[in-house]
Amino acid sequence: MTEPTPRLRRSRSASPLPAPEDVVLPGKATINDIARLTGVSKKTVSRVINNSPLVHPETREKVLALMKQLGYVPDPQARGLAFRRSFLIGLVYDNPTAQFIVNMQYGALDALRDSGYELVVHPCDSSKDDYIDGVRRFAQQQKLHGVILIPRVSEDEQLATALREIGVRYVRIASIPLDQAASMVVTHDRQAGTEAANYLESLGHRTVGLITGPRRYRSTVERGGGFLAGLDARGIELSPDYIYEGGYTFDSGVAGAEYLLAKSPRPTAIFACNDEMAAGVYKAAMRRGLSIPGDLSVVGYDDSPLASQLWPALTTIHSPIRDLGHMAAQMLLIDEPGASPEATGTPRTVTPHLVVRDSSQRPKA
Amino acid sequence: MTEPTPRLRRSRSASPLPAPEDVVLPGKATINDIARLTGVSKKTVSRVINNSPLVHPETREKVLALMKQLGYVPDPQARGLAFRRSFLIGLVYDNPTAQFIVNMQYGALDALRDSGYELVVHPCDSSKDDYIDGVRRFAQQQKLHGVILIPRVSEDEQLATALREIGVRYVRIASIPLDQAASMVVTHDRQAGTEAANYLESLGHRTVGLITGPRRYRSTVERGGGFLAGLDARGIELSPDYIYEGGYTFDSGVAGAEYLLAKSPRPTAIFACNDEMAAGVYKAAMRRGLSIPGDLSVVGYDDSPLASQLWPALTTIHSPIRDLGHMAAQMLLIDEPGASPEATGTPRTVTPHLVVRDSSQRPKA
DNA sequence: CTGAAAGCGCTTACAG
DNA sequence: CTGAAAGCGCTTACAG
Repeated sequence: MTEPTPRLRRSRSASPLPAPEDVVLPGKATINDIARLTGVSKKTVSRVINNSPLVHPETREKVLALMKQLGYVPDPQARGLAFRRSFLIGLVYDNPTAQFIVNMQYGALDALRDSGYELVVHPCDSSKDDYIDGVRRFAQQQKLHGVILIPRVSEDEQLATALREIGVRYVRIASIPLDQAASMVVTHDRQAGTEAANYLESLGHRTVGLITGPRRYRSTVERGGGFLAGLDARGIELSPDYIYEGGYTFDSGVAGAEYLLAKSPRPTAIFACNDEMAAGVYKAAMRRGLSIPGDLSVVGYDDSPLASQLWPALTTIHSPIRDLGHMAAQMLLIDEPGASPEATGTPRTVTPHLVVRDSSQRPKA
Repeated sequence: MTEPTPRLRRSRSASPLPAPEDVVLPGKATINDIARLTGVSKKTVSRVINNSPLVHPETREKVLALMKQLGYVPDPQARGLAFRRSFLIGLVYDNPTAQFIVNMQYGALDALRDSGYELVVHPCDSSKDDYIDGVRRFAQQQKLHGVILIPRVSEDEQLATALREIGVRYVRIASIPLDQAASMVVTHDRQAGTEAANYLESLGHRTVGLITGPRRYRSTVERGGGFLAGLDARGIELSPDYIYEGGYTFDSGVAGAEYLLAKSPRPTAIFACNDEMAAGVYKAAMRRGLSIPGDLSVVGYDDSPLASQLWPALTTIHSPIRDLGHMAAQMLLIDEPGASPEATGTPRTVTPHLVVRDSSQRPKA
């Protein structure tokens, strides 16, 4: 037995309790330190950690006070091992634009801040047929607490099924409800598409072109479909050859515009289903010597930074991507002790809206 | 004692060994299953997992075979708890462009693929003075295996010191060597800046403007400094009022170009220290009715997607960001048993290079 | 409302 | 080259 050191360090005797300001622990404190120094069992400390109601208020206070004083934070690995799941949220996506990914990450992190959860990113290639295996292994090995699925992987029913089978929670972000409400964040792309149509019609455009995303994307159906429905409702019929199926890429926007601008009569306005393709429309128009918005109005979709960096600044649909990420992550934390009360009541729906800038005006007479 | 079930499931008897194809384990196999079914101790299995040389080749083979057959993967949480560190790599950054972040993530993930490590993202606000605390808590609580630091947080000596103090490994990506070689990935921005200068001079430009990033960024000093040095070496002296300190943002590019284009004589070329600012130059030039490259040559830096989406396509410096991320993550894994042999020999240096597109030409006579 | 025992799936000494 | 014991920091039954 050595003499007690002047400052108490993990002393073996449980009593008497040291004056709090005398406590110095080497390295990080553990649940054992809290239990010992506070005179309760580690199970009780555990109850406090996990917000169990079965703790006497005074006990709770005492424990919380010491945890705060020592800067104690439970070890997520140890908790994870015992819980048989981790405190990690996975973000799974295929290949959206950089801005989309980053905003989604920021949104998710907004919700995760100070929650004890961290965000693990997992891009994948959904064109490979073993990509589901990859996601499954990722989720299973890391024992993820939950997964956020972004279009287009969010639209893959097989992925959702695989995740359900291994018991991993997920939230899917998509433009229509594909799953039970508790696992969906829905963005009303259709409505936004219609808003674009209404806007162009109200300006007086009668001959318009549409550049969509790939047919297999749900967002294509919604954005494009909403746009067509909007025109239709206002008595404008858009002939199929004024529709071009793009790939959500800049180059496909150029190609689409080149196709549409060669038509006769030439459209006075083009709605591109994302901003990158709209930028492509700019290029094609400029090459042809057409001025925007003088000769051609252009409306995009996303409101990425690109939209305000083009010249003229792009009229576009603002999609609150960061909010989507926030909501999705929040839903994954709902059953947590510390979950914000609003979380449950938060609407799982988001409606993008039109932002008018300088790329659109009335058509020339 | 119950009768042995037809299919062996965690049987209590260690012998005789079951025919491998008869083994069915509920849920995930553990080190105990491997040990029992293979007839060795779990310590030996552990040695195999950790690539210890102290295992008889035959034993190793036998163990590896069973692990493969059962699809056994050691639980990172349990390993982490015992190792006192996790298998997570943190990516810490302040606020670079979306494209930069995403490329960096892809690069890091390229190196982490199938390594058992995962990437946890941690954006932060380095303008707040408690941001270092945040990073420290993040690294400490998650017991990160290592951290990748991106400009501009990579340039913060206090952050590096804090990390060193708590014993967390890091790799800093920066434009000059700020630390010991093992924790640095250096991108030769200075050289690239000089290349831009040489190029413009060789085209015949004599009156040029420079839009830099914020003075406090190391990259500003390097890119801008290299550019000035390059001009100087070719006998062109750039007066200080042809230098504008921007903020790496689109708007500051607009402002910088407006400032420079109002000067007399008007510069025939502008070098902007990133693509976003170069896009701003486009806007300002177009507003003034100046054509690019007819009236003004523009050179950017980064080679982001934006560069090829502008019209005309932007001449710029290509920065291999994804490679930087790859190298940084690789360095963090170097001491791993499974680390690729090249890892150690990989050069920690990267040199960006000029990509000539359509925004630059000889000045008008 | 509280606690003692056993366990999550691994690894570190230590011993041979 | 191999293994039995103890432990990493928590939680789940179970008991009171």
